[in-house]
Amino acid sequence: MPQKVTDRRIQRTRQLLQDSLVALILEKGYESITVQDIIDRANVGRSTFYAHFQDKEDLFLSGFENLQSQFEQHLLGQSPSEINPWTLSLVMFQHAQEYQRVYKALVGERGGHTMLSHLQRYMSAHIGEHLKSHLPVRRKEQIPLEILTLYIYSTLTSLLTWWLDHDMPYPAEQINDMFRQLTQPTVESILQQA
Amino acid sequence: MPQKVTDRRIQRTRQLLQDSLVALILEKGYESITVQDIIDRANVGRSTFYAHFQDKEDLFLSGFENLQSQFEQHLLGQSPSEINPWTLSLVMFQHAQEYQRVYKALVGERGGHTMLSHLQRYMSAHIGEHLKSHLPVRRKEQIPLEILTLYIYSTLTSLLTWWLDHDMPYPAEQINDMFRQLTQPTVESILQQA
Amino acid sequence: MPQKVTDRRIQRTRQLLQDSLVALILEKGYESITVQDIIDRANVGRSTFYAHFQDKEDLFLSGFENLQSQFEQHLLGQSPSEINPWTLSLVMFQHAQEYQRVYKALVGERGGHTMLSHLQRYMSAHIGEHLKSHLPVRRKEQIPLEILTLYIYSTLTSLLTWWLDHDMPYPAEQINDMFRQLTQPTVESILQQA
Amino acid sequence: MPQKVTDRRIQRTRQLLQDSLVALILEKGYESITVQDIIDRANVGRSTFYAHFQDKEDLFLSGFENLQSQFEQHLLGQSPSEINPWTLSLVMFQHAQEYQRVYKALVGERGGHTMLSHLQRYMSAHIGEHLKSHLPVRRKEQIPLEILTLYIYSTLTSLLTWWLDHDMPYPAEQINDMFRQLTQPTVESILQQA
DNA sequence: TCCTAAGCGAGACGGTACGTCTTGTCTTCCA
DNA sequence: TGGAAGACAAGACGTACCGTCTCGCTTAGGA
Repeated sequence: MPQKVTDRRIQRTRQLLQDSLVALILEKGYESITVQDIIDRANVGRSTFYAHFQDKEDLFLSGFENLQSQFEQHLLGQSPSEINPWTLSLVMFQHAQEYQRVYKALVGERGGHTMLSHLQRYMSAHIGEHLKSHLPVRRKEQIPLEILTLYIYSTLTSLLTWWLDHDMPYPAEQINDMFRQLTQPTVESILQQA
Repeated sequence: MPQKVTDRRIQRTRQLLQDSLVALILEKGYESITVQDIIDRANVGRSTFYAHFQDKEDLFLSGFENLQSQFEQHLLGQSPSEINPWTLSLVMFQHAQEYQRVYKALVGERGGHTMLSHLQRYMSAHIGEHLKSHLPVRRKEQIPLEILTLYIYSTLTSLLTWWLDHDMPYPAEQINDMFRQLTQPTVESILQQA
Repeated sequence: MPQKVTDRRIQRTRQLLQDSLVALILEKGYESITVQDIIDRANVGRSTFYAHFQDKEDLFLSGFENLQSQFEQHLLGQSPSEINPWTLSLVMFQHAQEYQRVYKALVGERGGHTMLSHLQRYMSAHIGEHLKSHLPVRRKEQIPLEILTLYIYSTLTSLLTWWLDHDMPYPAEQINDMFRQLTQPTVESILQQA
Repeated sequence: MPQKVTDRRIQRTRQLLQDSLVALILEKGYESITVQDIIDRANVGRSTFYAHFQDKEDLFLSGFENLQSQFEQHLLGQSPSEINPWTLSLVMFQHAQEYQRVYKALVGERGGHTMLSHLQRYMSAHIGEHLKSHLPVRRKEQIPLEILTLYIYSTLTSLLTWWLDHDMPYPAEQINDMFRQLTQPTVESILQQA
C-alpha cells in the first residue's frame, strides 16, 4: 500500500533532523548542541522542528527508538537457538558494528547519558526474563534477581560504550566473548547456589 | 596557625552554597537547578557565587572532591590489612552509609551523571593498580587490563547507585558482600589464566 | 451575459472571506485577527485565501472598496440637486444607517485605522472640488484650501466613527444636521473672506 | 536629593530605548519596527528591554507620557490669563515646535495611531471642562457637549498631525490662528444658542 | 459520457518575531 | 575590603503567524 505523499514528506523531514542530530553529536557532543544548530544543518524551519519533536531530547529518543526497532528486527532475523544474555549481547554488538556511526552518536559518550535509562528498561526486561527461567526453585537468595540483572546490564553497557568510544578495536564476536568471560562464571555460580 | 577571619567567612559561604546544592538536588534533581535557585536558598549574592565557583558544575565537583578527601581519610584510618577492590569497596559502602544524605545527592541518580567520569578516574587508578600487581607474568591476554578494570568499576558504581537510590535496604557489609560475590569469581578466573 | 459558473464559485469564496472578516472584526477587533481565524470561519483553505488576497489588509480593503462602489451607486441614485459637502455627508450617513453592520466593522473603531487614509483620499477629492468651485477669485489666503478640506474631512469622519461606535443614537438626518451646524458657519465665513 | 546610581543606570537604559524608538519611527515607521531593531540600536540586551517595558507599545506610551508631563510643565509655566481651547492649542503647537523630532515620531503619521486614543482622553478633559463652564444654562441641546468636544479635539489633532507631517510650514502662532479661525465661529455660534 | 482544467481543502514547510529564561559579567553600595 | 544586590548583554528556548508550496479531491463545461 503506497503511502500518501504527505507522509513521505513528513518522514523526509524527520529523517533530515535525525541525521543532523547524529552528525552534530559526533562533532561537538550532545550537550552543546542547540536547536538552531540542528535546524540550520537540516535546512528546516524552527517551527517545523517543533511540529515534529517536543525538544532536542525528544528528537534524540526518536532516533534511539528507531535503533531499538531495527535491533528487534535483527534479533528476530537471527532467531538464535536460545535467547540468553550472551546471544542477545552478540546480536547487539553485531548490530552496533553494522551501524557504527549512529551507535557512536546515540550510545557513545558524546551522546550524553539520556539513553542510559531507556536502554536499561529495555535490556533489563530481556535479561531478567532469562534469569528467572533459570533460577533454581529454592536458592539461598543472597543476591536478589534485580541486582543480578543490574550487574549483567551494567557490564554490557559499559563494554558497549567503551568499545564504541575506542573505535571498536575488536570485532563484535571478540568483544562479546569478553563479555561472556566476564559474566558467565559469576552468573553460573550464583544460579547454581542450591 | 590560626586562620584569618576572612578565610572563615569564605569557608562559610562556600559551605552555604554546597549545602544549598545538596538540598536542591535531593528536591528536584541536578539538571533542573538554576544558579538563581542556589543563591536564593543560600542567601548569597549572584556575584558572590561566581566569586567562588565557575559555574554550577564547579560547585558540584567541589562538593564531590570534599567527599573524596574525606573518603581518603577513612581509607587511611581503616588501614585494612590489604587494599584490594573488595576492601576498598567496603570502606566506600560504609562511608556512604555514614554520609547518606550527601552521597544520595552527589552519587545517586538525582545527582546527574556528572560524577561518573570523575569517580571513574579515581576508582580506576586504585583498581588497576591492584590488578596489575596480581597479574601473572604471561597470560593469554584475552581480556585487557583496561577492560577488567572497567568491569569492576562499573559493577561497583552500579551497585552503589542502586543501593543509594533504593534507600540502602542492606547494611554496607551485606551489599559489599554481594559485590564480592559478583566480581571475585570472574576476577580470579581471569587472573589465573596462565 | 451570464457569468461562468467558475466565476460564481470565485465570487462565493471571496464573499465568504469578506463576511468572515466583518464578523471577526465585530467580535474581537481588526488587529487581533489572524489569517487562520478568517479561513477557519470561512471553511476555506489557507492557499485559497492567498489565491484571492495578498494578506489580511488586502481583504479588508476589498470590502472597503465594495462599500465605496455601493456608496457611489447611492450617490448617483439620489442625484441631489447640488453636490456639496453636506449633501454628500447626508448620503453617507444614510448609507451607513442602511448597512450598519458592515460600516461598524470597516469604519468603526474595531476596524482599526487602515481605512482612514483610503477614506481620506476619496473624500478629500469630493470636498476639495466643491470648495474650489466656490472660492472667491482672490482671497486673503489665510487658510489654504488643503487645510480647509482636511478640516471638513476630519470632522465628518470623527462624527461618523463616533456615531457608529455609539450605535447610532440619532437618525442619519439629525447627525448630518449636526455636521452641518459644526462646519457650515466656518466654511461660509472663510469662503466669504474677500 | 541625589538619586542612587542604580537609578541613574536604569534611567539611562530607558532613555536609550526611547531614543532608539524615536529614531526608528522616523526612519521606517512604527509598525515595521521590531523589538530586535530597537535593542540593536540601543545596544541593550533583549531581556533588559523586557525588564523595562512590556512590549513595543509600552515603550511608545512611556515616551508619550513623558511628552505629556513635559507639556503640563509648559502649560503651568505659561499660566495663560485664561485657559480655553485656543490658548491650550497654542501652547501645544509651541511645544511641538520646540520638540519637533519627538513630536514627529510620536504624534506624526509614522508613529501609528496608538497615540490617538491616549491623546483624546487627555485633550477631551481639558476641552470639555472649558465648554461646560461656558454653556448657557438652558440651550436647545441640538448638539450634545460630547460631540462639540469631539469636534474641537479632532480638528486640533488633524491640524497638528498635518502640520508635523508637512514639516511645520507655518510658525506655531500661525497654525494656531488657523485652528482658531476654523473652530471659534462654530463654537461661539453654538454656545450662544439661547 | 467522459475528460480536462480550474477551484479548492488540507496542511507541511521555511522564516521571522515574539516574550521568557538562564547564564556569567559588571558596577555600586554597605557593613 | 569582601559580599549583597541587582542591572545588564548575550543568546537559546518554545510559541505564534505569515506567506509559499505541494498534493489530491471535486466539479463544471467542452469533446
